[in-house]
Amino acid sequence: MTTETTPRLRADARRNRDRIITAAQAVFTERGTEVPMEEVARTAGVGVGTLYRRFPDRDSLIRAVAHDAFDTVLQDTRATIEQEPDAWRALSQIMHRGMALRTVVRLTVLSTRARSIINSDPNTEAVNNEFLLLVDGLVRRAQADGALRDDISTGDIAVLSSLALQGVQSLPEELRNLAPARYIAVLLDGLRAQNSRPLPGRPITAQEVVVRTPERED
Amino acid sequence: MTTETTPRLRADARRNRDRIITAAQAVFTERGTEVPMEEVARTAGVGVGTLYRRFPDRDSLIRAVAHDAFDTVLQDTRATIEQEPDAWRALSQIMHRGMALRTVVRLTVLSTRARSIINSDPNTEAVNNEFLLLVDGLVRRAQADGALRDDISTGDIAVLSSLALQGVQSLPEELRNLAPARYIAVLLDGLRAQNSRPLPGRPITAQEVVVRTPERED
Amino acid sequence: MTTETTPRLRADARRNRDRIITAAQAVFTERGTEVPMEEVARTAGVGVGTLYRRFPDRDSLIRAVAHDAFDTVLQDTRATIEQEPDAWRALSQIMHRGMALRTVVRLTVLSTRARSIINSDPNTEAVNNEFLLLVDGLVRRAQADGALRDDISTGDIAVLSSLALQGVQSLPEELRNLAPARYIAVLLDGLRAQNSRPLPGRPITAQEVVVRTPERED
Amino acid sequence: MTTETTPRLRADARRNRDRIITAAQAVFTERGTEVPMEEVARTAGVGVGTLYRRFPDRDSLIRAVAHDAFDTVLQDTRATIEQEPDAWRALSQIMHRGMALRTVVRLTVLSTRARSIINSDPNTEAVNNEFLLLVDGLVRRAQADGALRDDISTGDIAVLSSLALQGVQSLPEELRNLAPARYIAVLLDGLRAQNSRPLPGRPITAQEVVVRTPERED
DNA sequence: TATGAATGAGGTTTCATTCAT
DNA sequence: GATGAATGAAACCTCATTCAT
Repeated sequence: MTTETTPRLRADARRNRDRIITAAQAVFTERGTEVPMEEVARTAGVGVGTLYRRFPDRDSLIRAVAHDAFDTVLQDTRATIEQEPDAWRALSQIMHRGMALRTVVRLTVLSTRARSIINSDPNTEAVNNEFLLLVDGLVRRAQADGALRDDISTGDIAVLSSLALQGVQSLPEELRNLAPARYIAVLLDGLRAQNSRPLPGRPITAQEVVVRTPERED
Repeated sequence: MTTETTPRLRADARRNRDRIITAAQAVFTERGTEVPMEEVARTAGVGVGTLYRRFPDRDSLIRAVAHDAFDTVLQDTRATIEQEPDAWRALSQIMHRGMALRTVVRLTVLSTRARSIINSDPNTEAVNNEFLLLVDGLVRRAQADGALRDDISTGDIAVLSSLALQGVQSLPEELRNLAPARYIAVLLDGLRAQNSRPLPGRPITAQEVVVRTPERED
Repeated sequence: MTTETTPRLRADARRNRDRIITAAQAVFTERGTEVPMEEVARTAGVGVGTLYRRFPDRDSLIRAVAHDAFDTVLQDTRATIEQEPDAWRALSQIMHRGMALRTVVRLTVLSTRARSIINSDPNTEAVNNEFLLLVDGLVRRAQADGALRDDISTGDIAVLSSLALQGVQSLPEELRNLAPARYIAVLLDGLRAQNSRPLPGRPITAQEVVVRTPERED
Repeated sequence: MTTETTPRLRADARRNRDRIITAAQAVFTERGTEVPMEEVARTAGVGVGTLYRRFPDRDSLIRAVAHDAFDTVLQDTRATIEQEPDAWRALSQIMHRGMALRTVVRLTVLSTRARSIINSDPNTEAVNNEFLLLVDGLVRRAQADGALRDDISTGDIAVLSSLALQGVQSLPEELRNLAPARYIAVLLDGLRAQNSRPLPGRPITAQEVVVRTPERED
C-alpha cells in the first residue's frame, strides 16, 4: 500500500483502509468490479459501514485500488530501469513482472466502468502517464539498439502485456500461474527485431491507450 | 445463426429467436453477460416476455449464444482447412478470422459464469471439442513441417488467440479493429520455429483448456 | 354441465366450452382459483386463445364454473327432496352428497375473490338462493319433527357442511375421500335434537351466508 | 412471539423481526400466503429490504410464522392440561381456544405450499408432534372415561377442529367470531360417547395428519 | 375458429447507500 | 469510529391478456 494524499489517519483507521484496499484488489481481480460491497467488506473483515466511511462509494474504492496498483507498478518499473542498463532486458523484465499488474489489467481491460473512473482521476492518470513515459523511453532505446522491431510502439506493448498477463481463470490451478510467463515469452519472441514479418496497421502510441470515453457499465 | 435442436417453431417465432441471439451476442460482447435482460430484449426489438418465453433464464440464453458462436467458428475452421493445404497458413488464417471468435472469447475468457454454463452444456462441449481437434491436427502438422515451434501446444494457441482477439474497448474506435490483427501477427512471429528462445513451463494441451470448474459469478 | 344462458353455439364450440369448465373445475378445486390460465387451457386440451374466446377473463370463467356447480347441487337437492319424504333423512343425504359441492366450497369458502365474483352474479345468486330456500324448508320440517336441534338454522348448516366437505389435501390419498363422510356423520350426530347442550351465540340464517362484500384478493 | 433459535439480534432488529411475524400472521390469515411481500412489509411498517434481510424468501417467512403459531398452541395446550384434570373438559377447552390456531389452520389446511414448507421443517414438525402427542393423551383418557366416542381418533379431532375454527370470511363481521364457537360446540356434541351412530370409515390417527407431500402451489 | 406467440404490468428479490446503536 | 440494520431503487421473472398466423 502506498502513501496517499489522504489527510492523517489514526493508526487503526489507516490499518482498516489498507485492509480494505487489499481485499478489494483481491476480490475485484477474482470476481470483477461489480461484486457486492458487502463482500468486499466481509473479505476485509470490516462492516460495510466502515467501508463506506473510508470510501464514500464504489467508484472511489475502484479509484483507490487502481491508484495503488498503478503506483506499485511505477515503483517497480523505476527500480528495474535503474538496475538494468539494457533496454530490451529491462522491458522484458517489466513485462514479466506480472502480478503487480494483474489488478490494473482487470480494471482497465475488462471493466468499462473502471476505465472511465480511472481516466477521470487526475491523480491516477499522472501516475499512469509517468509509467508510460518510462516504458516509452525503453521502447525507443530498445529499437535504437536494434533489439525491438520498429513497427511497434509503446501502446502496442502496453496492450499486449496486459492481455498476456490477464491470465485465464478457466485453466486448471496448476497452469494458471504458468501461462502468463509463457505468453509473455512468446510475445517477446514476436517482438524481436529479427523476426519481422511486417505488421498490419500502424503502431499504437502511448497516448492512444489512455482514453476518457465515459462509457456504460461492464 | 445455425440450425438448432429446437422442435419446430412458427416462422415468426423462429425469426424472433434469431434476432434475440444476434442481439444477445452483440450486447454480451459489448457489455458483458450481466447486462439487464431488458436491454437484450430492447436491442432485439422484442418485449422481455418474448425473450423469457424463448430462453427461460439468463443461463439458457448464454448457452444458446455460446453454442451458436462455437458452431460458427467450427464451420469456419472446417472451410479454411479444406481450402488451405499448408498447415501453418491455415492456422494463421484461423487465428486471424477473429470476429467470429469475439463472442466466444468474451464468454469464456471473461465471464466465470459463462464458462461454467458452457462447460456443463454437452451440446456446446461437443462442438468445442471438435474445433480443438481440428486445430490440434493443424498444430501437429505445422510442427512436423518445421513451421511452428515445438515447445507449444494447441491449448496455448487457443488461449493466446483468444487473448489477442479479445480486443480492447479502451482504444479509440479507429484502432479497435486494427489492434487484433496486429497482435495476432506479433504472436505468429513469436510462434515461428526459428525464433525459439525456449519457453518457460510446459505446453498446454487442448484438453487442458476445457474446464468444468463450477465457480461463482463474474 | 348444465344449460346456460349463452346464445347457440356450434357443436364443437359447445364441446370446447364444456371441456374448459370441467377442466377449470378440477384445477380450481385442486390448486385454487389463481392458477395460471395456461394451465387451465392445457388441462382442457385447448390453447389459451380458445379459452379467452369463450371466457373473456378469469372472472367470467370463475363465474361460469360456480354457476355450473351451484346448478348441479340444486338439481341434486330437488331430486333428493322429491324422493325422500323424511326431512332429517333428506337433509342427511344432501349433506353427504359431497362431491358435487366440493368446487362450490373451494370457491366460496376459500377464495375471497371467487366469493365476490359469485355474489355479484345475479344469475348464480338466484340459483344459490333457491337452493338455500329448499334447505331452509327441510331444516324447519326437521325441527318440527323433533329430529333437528332448535338452536341452529340453515346458515349454520350450510357453513358446517361446506367446512366438513371441504376436504383436507394434507391427508394421505386413501383417507381423503373417507374423511368428509366421517365428519358429516359426526356433525349429524351433533345436530340431532337429543344431544342438545345449548349452543353459544345465535342461529345463523340462510340470508346471512350470502354476502356481497367486494373484498380483496385471496 | 416465542423464543427462537435465532443467534442474537440487536434490540431493534429483534423488534422488527417480531413485528414482521405478527404482521405476516395477520396478513396470511386474512388473505392467504400469496400476498405480495410488499404488503407484509407495509403492514409491519418496515421496508421490503428489511423483510428480506430477516427472511430471505417467502418460504422462510411462512416457516417462521408457522413455527411461532404451533409453538403458541403448544404452550396453550400444556397450560390447559395442567389446570384441567378432566380429559373431556380439557379437550373441549383446547378445541375452543381457537384464535391461536387460526393461523396454523389457514396455513396447513388451505395452502398446499405452506403445508409442504412446514412438513419439511424439522423444527416445526417437532413442535407439532409434541402437540399431537398431548392431544392423543387426552383423547385416550376421555375415551377411557366414557366421555368421548370410541370410533374416533386424534387425527379426526385435529382435522375437525381446524375446519371448525377456520372461520368463514363470507359471514358478516358480527358472526365471524361467533361462528367457530358454535361449530366447535356442535362438534363436541357429535363427539360425545352417548350419541354414537357408528361412523363410516375408520379412525384417523395422529400420525396420519402429518404429511410430507411435496406438492405444488396453492 | 383455434392456436400459440408477443406484450407489458406487477410481484419478487438484490444490493448500494444511509443511519441508528 | 465501527457496526450492522433499514431503506428503496432497479433488476429479475411470471403471467393475464391481446393479436398475428
